[in-house]
Amino acid sequence: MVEDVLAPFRAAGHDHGRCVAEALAAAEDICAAQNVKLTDLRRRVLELVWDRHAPVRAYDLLDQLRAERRGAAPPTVYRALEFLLEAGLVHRIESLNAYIGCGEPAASHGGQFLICAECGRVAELDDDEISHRVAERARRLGFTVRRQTIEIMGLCGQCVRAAPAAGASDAG
Amino acid sequence: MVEDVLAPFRAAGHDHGRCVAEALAAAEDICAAQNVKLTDLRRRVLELVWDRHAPVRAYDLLDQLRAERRGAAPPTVYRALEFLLEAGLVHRIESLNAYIGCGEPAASHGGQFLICAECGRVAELDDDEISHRVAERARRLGFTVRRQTIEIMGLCGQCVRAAPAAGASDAG
DNA sequence: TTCTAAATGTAATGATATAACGTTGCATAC
DNA sequence: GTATGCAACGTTATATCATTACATTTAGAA
Repeated sequence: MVEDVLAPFRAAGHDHGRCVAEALAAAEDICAAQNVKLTDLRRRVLELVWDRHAPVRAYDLLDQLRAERRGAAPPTVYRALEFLLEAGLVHRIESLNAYIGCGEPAASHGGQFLICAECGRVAELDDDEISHRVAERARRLGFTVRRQTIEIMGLCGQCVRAAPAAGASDAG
Repeated sequence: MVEDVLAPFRAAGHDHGRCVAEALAAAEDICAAQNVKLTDLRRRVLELVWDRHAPVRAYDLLDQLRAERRGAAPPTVYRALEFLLEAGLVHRIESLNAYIGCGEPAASHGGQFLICAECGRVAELDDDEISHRVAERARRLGFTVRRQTIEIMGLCGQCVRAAPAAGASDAG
């Protein structure tokens, strides 16, 4: 059975406006619960991050902000991103120097990401078995885990089928 | 029983000169086997990477190269690093924008890294159970894995003991 | 020797991120 | 209401990381 975590890889067909609206509404709740302020600027940056539904670079956000507010500069966007990261509302994809909305902002953090090298879309997993296995392995070595960065680069199902020779070795 | 993968976290006590020499000798063999050229420059960059036995930044390498050859510039070091990455002799630590010598250059690639936030040292795991679990999870979602980036930030045993309140919540 | 391709030199620039300090605006005490 | 303090944001500059583009050198084959 296909799991709903595939949703990011079906992004083309979904009701994206609603998906963004839901993310923003959830963000309001989470910030209220954490007693931190989701200002207009921060909300707008979060919205821009979700608009793409794919990893977005800080300077892309900056270009969009500049079009709508005078004086937007790198700190404008980096400060907003820092806040959103702290609040667990976005993730940073280290291997892309890019940012993406968190699909499970209420849940456990430091998720795992499947990144399609072809279409650029990302699926966020939250596989406890993987994180527990990593944590257990670390613990046995006396290592205290603070943050797990797990980023898997490859091809999503759609892109594999579109270009079967490029990266897959299996029949189908 | 403590496993030898802890070696990186015991770096202060080991025979580092020998460890570097072994890494260089292994690199010679691997390049010969792959029929690629480990030039003086590439060998020297690999040696500089190993000298620190911790993640090293490209511009640190560049500073060291500039001290010993005229005309060293960013492409000098990035080209050497690209070659070494291709040959599987170094890894890039995405979350640090830094590079580290590969502890298992002959073996399977895309290892997992435990990075101590305090002392900066890194242990390279090659836990097949983790990578297989990740691969299996991806496969079930129709995703074809090309490269796994798994970087765990935290505190090594030594640093936890040195500063018990800073990051650990357990008694001891 | 001549040719070729790979490796390296060289200058410039692009891309990502932070430092440092000033200004604004809001909440609270008085 | 107005002083105070602090968080958010504005603004300028700069640090850090990486690539493009083209010239020159070098190693090895023809």
